[in-house]
Amino acid sequence: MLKMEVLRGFVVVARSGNLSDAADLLGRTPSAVSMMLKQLEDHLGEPLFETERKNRLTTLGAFVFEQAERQLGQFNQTVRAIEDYAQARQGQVRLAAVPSVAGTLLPQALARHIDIFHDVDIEIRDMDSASIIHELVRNRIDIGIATRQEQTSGLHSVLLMTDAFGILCPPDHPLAKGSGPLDWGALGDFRLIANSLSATISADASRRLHDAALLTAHNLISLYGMVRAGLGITILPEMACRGDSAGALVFRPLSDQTARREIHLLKRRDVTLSPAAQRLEQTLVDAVSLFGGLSSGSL
Amino acid sequence: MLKMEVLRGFVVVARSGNLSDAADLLGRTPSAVSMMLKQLEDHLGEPLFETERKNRLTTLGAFVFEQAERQLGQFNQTVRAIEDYAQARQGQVRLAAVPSVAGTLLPQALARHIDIFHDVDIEIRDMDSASIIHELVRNRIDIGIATRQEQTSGLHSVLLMTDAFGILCPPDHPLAKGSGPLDWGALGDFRLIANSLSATISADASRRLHDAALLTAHNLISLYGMVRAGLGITILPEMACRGDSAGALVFRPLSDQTARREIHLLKRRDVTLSPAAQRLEQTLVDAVSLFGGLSSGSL
DNA sequence: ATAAAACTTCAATTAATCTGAAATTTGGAT
DNA sequence: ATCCAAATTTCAGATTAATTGAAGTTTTAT
Repeated sequence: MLKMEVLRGFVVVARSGNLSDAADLLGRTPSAVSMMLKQLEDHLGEPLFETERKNRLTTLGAFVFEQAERQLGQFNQTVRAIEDYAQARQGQVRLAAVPSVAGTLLPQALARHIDIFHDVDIEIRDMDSASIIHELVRNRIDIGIATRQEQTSGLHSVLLMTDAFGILCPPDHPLAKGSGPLDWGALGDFRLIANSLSATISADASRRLHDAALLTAHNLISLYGMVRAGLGITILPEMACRGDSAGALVFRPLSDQTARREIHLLKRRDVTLSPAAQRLEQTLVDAVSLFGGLSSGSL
Repeated sequence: MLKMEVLRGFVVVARSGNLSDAADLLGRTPSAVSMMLKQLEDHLGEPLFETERKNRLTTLGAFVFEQAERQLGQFNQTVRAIEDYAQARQGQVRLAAVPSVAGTLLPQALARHIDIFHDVDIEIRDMDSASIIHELVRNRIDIGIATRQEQTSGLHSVLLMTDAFGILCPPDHPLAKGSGPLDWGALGDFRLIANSLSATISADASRRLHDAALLTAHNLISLYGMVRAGLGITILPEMACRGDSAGALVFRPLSDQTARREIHLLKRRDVTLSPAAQRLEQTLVDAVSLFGGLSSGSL
């Protein structure tokens, strides 16, 4: 059986033109290299060099050299690809996050990450939690950052952070005047614009407010617009309020600390992530502790 | 250092989905394969399989499998190419012969050869001896079949056959009437059309005839035409007369057996031919003994 | 012709790989 | 949940392959 190592030895000898230099390059004694060459010539049944001094190839030698050199290059390339992939220096990671995280934690976390792993392709999508879980289950993404839903079997989840709900209102709104946390009771008289995040709050007071709501927005941009236009106030996790780039709206936290959105890092339980994805996962978990102190409560 | 054998082992295990079957395929015990796999996983620092049972790959495993499988295919291809070349089952041979041989011995010799070595490309050219030597020296051809010239240093030559000169005349010519060998004296009165082959005859009688010749043809086709048109007779080796496809001309041998053209097989002295060329060389040498009896004298 | 350099050969050593038995783990069946 | 059979791993010894260093041979250059 023709072995790669033998071809490598032959190529080095053919390149250096003599045995002893080649032996140095290979880290072997000339006698070892000589025997390895003999083994190859015996296998092929013909000499590879014209003379005993290894400086001129036969026609067969030239052919083998050409073939072996190309093969070696490809092999080295493959080995490098495998090792780079294993060391997370190369690869692809498909990541999906809910919009609020995609716009806040993610940019900060990735800023440091991409400097270190500049050859790793990271695909980022933002979508709602249900879609993220849907995509994860179908193995279309590697890592999801979302609120855990009911149907989370088969997924592994780690709580990244919790985010307190509060109300968002226009600056000229009565609630914008005061400061400090608000009770549910303080909201009773104002029109509420419901949204898919606020709809998940289980507190009775919230349920009643939602039943009375006349408008529901499923998209943050339109939600901001409606609040800004004075159509009503809305209830959102604090992080989701940062997306209001106009910055004109006022946020006031709710005193009910049970009203918190949990944000989890999700991945399939049965699939080991690629090394590159594992590193990114670690980066994300690490980023939470740096980010957590700012405005969202960590658990 | 990542070795080809290890990748091959991994690929077989990944394909068969369990260790023991893979071990059978590899002709090893399961324990040997297990250790080899462990070595690979240790080298990469990450597991390649999801479970201990080797039936599900990790993301890294899938990547390595893809890379290794492709690499293995290429390696096997390279090995086959090298071995085929060494066993003369593949390759190219560039062959040049003087026209008379190219049209007579060569077709017969190659008929048998190409059936055996059907994957070997053989390029055949016909040219005069001087050009053949010129091309050989420049390493543009591998094997030449030609008359040895003065400047033959650096070439290795083997006498293939000798070819007796004779005269070629039209059927209505006086010399066409008789039969049996002719003396130089019998040619004295007739017009001679000289040619590059006859010009090499060293006999004094021939020299005198050539000095008196009014026409010289350097190409067999035109030579035949001129003889056929009654412009004169010519002197040619017998084999060169077979090219007269019209068949109307008459050949009579010369009694001077020193007037023989020597046809050699020529190759560079300092270059070992490719295995495919070596086989063809042998075929040509062998073919001479079969061919020799017909009309040319063997030495 | 001679000496130095380069390569080969050979036997002993070293390293790598393999084996077979025993222990452990796994996945399924009860 | 517990057990069983099959699969895999581990370990120490055995086998095989590769390497070395010394001595011998060939080649090249002086």
